[in-house]
Order: sequence, then C-alpha cells, then structure tokens
Amino acid sequence: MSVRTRIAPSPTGDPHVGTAYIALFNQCFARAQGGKFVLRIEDTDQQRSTAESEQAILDSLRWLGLNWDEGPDVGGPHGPYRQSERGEIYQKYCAQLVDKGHAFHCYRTAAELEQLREQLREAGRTALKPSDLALPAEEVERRRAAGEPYVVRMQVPESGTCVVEDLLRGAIEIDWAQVDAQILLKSDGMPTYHLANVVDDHLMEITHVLRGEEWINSAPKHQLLYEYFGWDMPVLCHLPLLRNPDKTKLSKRKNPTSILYYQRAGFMPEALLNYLGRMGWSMPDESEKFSLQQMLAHFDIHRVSLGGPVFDVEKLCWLNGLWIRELEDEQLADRLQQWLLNRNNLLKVLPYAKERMETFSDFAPLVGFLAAGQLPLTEASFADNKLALEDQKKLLQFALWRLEGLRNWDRDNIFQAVKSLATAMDIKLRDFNAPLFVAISGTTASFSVMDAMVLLGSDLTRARLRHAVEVLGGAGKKVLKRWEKEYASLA
RNA sequence: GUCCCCUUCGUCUAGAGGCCUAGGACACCGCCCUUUCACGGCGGUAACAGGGGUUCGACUCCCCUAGGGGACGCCA
Repeated sequence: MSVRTRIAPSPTGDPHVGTAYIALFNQCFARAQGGKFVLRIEDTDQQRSTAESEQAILDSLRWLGLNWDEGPDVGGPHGPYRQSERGEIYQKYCAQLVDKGHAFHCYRTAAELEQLREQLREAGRTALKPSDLALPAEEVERRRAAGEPYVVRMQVPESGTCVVEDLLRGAIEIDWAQVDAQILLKSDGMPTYHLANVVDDHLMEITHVLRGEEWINSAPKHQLLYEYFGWDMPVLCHLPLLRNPDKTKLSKRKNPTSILYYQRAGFMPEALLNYLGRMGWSMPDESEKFSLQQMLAHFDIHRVSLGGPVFDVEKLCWLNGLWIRELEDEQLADRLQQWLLNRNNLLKVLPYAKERMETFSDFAPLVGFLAAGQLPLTEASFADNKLALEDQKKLLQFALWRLEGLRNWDRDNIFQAVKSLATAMDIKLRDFNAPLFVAISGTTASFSVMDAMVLLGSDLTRARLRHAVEVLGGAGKKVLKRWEKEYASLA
C-alpha cells in the first residue's frame, strides 16, 4: 500500500497550511496501516515552480514533524515529472492514447474556444465535448500543414453517467455531459495536472489518493484515463476543505494561510499539527491535545467528518498555550532561543537597532514589535497622524491590497509598491507612511517601515495591516466595494 | 447558470435507530483561587436547517426544500 500527497508550490512560494493538512492525513492514513507515505512535488507549469518554493514547502512540512518515504522506483519528492523535464514520459503515454483513439489532436485557437464557451453558456451547458471541438478534416489538415500549435485532448462519452467511488462518501454520480474533453498535453508539450497525476500515480504504484474535495469533479476524467490505459485505479478519498470564518475556502486574503506565518508568529509546530489534526477529525476519546504519534496510533479515516471546518486561530492559540505550559522550563528556553534569540536573528535586526541605542536596555523596546504577534493598537494610536482616521483606514486597506499582489518580498519591491500607491493616491510619502508605521511597528518612532516589513515577512505584515484596519473600525461590505472600485481606478 | 459535495451550540466536534432531558472543547458570562493580569478550578448561556416519509421508536435511514461550499482554464 502506498499513499501519496501531491503538492503544487504556490506562485508566491508560501507553504500553505492546507497542504500540511492533506499531508498529515495522508501520512496518518498510510502509516496507520503500515503503508508508505509518498510526497510528490509536481508542477508542470514551470512559471510557478522554483527550486526555492519547493524547498520552502519541504522545509515547512519537516518543521511540522511530517516525514515521508521514498516512492517505489522513481524516488525522491518529485516523481517522474522531474525525470522528464520536457514532458517526454507523458508525451509517450499520450501518444498511446491517441493511437488507440482515446485522445485526439485539437487545433482550436484561443479565440475559437472563447466563442465556443460563449455559445455553450447561452445553451445552458458548460462542458466542451469532443463534438463541440471537431473541425472539418480539411481544416485540420490545413492547420497541421501550416504548423499551427495543437493540444492533445481526451475523448469523453457524450452522455451517460459516471460513477466514482469515494472512500468516505460512497458512490458519486456525475453526468458525462458535465465532463469536458480535457486537455492532456499542452501545446508546449507539457502535461496538464490530470495526465501527469494519473501517469505518475501509476508509475509510483500509488494505491490510495487522499486529496482535497475540490478534486471530486475531475475524478471522472482520472477514472476514465485509468480505463483507457488499462491500469488499476487507486482508491479515492476526498477530504473536506479548510474554511475561512466566512466559510469560503481558506484563503490568504482572509486568514493567514502560510505555515511560515505561524512559525514566525511563535506557534509550536506540534500545536499547529495538532490543531490541523482536529480539523474534521477527532480522537476516539475526543481528547484535544495529542501528538502526531498519538494521532497515528488511533487513526481511523472513518472518523473524518465531512463538513468543511473553519480554521479558528483563537482555538489554535489556546492549544498552543497548552503545549507551551506542558514544556519543561529547560525545553521552553531552548525553543525561545531557537525561535528568536538566536545569533542569526540578532544579526539581522542589529543594524537597525544599533543607530538608536544608547544602552543595551534600549534594544528590547526598539525591536520588541518584531517579536510580537499582534500589536495592542487602538484608534488613539493613529490619532497623531496628519491624515483623517477614515483616510488612514482606506490607505491601509489599499496598501494591504497592493502588497498582497507582490511576488517577491524584498525591500525594493515593497518600497516601489508603497511609493507608487502614495503617488497614485496623491499623498506625500511622509504622510502616507505614518499609519503604516503605527500598523507595523506600533509607533512612528522607529526605523524604516519598509525594513520592518521585510523583517516581519509578508504574512505577519499583512496580518498587522488587516488588524490595523479592524482597529480603525473595519470596512463594511458596502465601503469595501466602493474602495475596491476606487482602488482599481488608481491603476 | 449547470453539476457535485456538505449541513449537530457563534466555532471545532461526540453521536453507526432506543444509552440524548444531545456530551466535550474554544469563545463568551458568572463564581473561586490570586496584591493585579493571566494560568488553574467550578458553574452557566448556547445546536440536531425546515418539511415529509420508513419505524413501536430517528440527531442517526430515505425523499423534497432551503442554506453553505466547491468545480466548470493550454492553474493546480
């Protein structure tokens, strides 16, 4: 038995708690039955995946205490995808499907596809079927001869019902009319997730797949591919999705989602993992605090409850407190030293503090805000700034939006983002920065707020900006909508 | 819009037809402990989405409705 977690690095390289959540359940499920737990990083979109973002994910999972086995034959965290930089493996398998008539070359252009989708919408359908995509033979021949790009799409039944078995939900029926002629090979020759996923799982001898609920709708495609290839299908199990407090799928706009954030904000890995284990799952005796070992010892996949659990930072804090209090003083001293008071950290911070220090005792107050999770702000904290409170609130929200879109979190990028926003809003940088200072450092008397943001990291920075907006009274739905419009018009 | 999944206190959950007057945890409130604040202890408020079946009996099984979520990309 072999269970895998498939991991796609996010564009920003943040290791997502949702990834850890799935990995945790995979590990418990596999190991509880003496099976292998295989981790596979796979991203056939080379724009997204970098060596650093992949490493960040692996490091985060290790930090949490997760560990994985080498996959059979292919080994390593990468699976066949890494052995096939330009997708050769998949092209080979894909050619088999074309030969057998299970897949076809499609020469449709982007413009044509858009038009087709428009027509479907009007007809009240969604899925592009092979028949929708068909072109006259001579037109196909013409485009082929002209060397136009093409993709390979899979054949799918035009009608009928597909039944997919889910370990927790039983039989799920999906109409074939809902399933489109999925692209298997992109025009650059790289596979899409769907093909890579099926081929990799087969080559890695995966027997069970535990993945997020969001994949249920593509299960028929995967099942069909297994049939086309004549391979055994792994058992599928779809886990519920972690949610924001408003019940939508957990997203970083509404919640800190990066493992790095929780690391930086001073959570114990044991506590975070423990909390993830309580999401949609419970110990047979309902105990709240348990280690990975204990979870493993009692793991039963059927104790997963299907309602999407809301990620509640407050309860996580309480749980983390439990873990801290049960540490010996010696252990806690070690943890704190590792976390913050290590030489590396000091060296990073010192250049900014040194200028302003007269005695050693000035150090802690100067950099204390870097160690804090949430700052104890009130409206009064912002009162001395030049701009009206309402304007400061808007400015902070705009800054938050601007910084959310940032790909690389470094001083230059942050500075550019802030400066361009200030210019666009026609506010002097000095006035613009004041509320940022308060939100980030708790006071305007501090070293460069840009440097502070770099030191804090993107997640903690965003969390502070969000908090500041809340402190200033927050923004209702209506206001938010107006601001969004205004923000968009700034360009 | 179409399809799929889901639905027990505000939140995480227990519950495999009678053990349910629905249990635990977070949060909240009160009391105790305490020079303060926490921690800890004790107690309290608070839920089976609605309607139909099936059954001697339904939180539990079935159907419908409603609500929530997800998916509908040459992203994963």
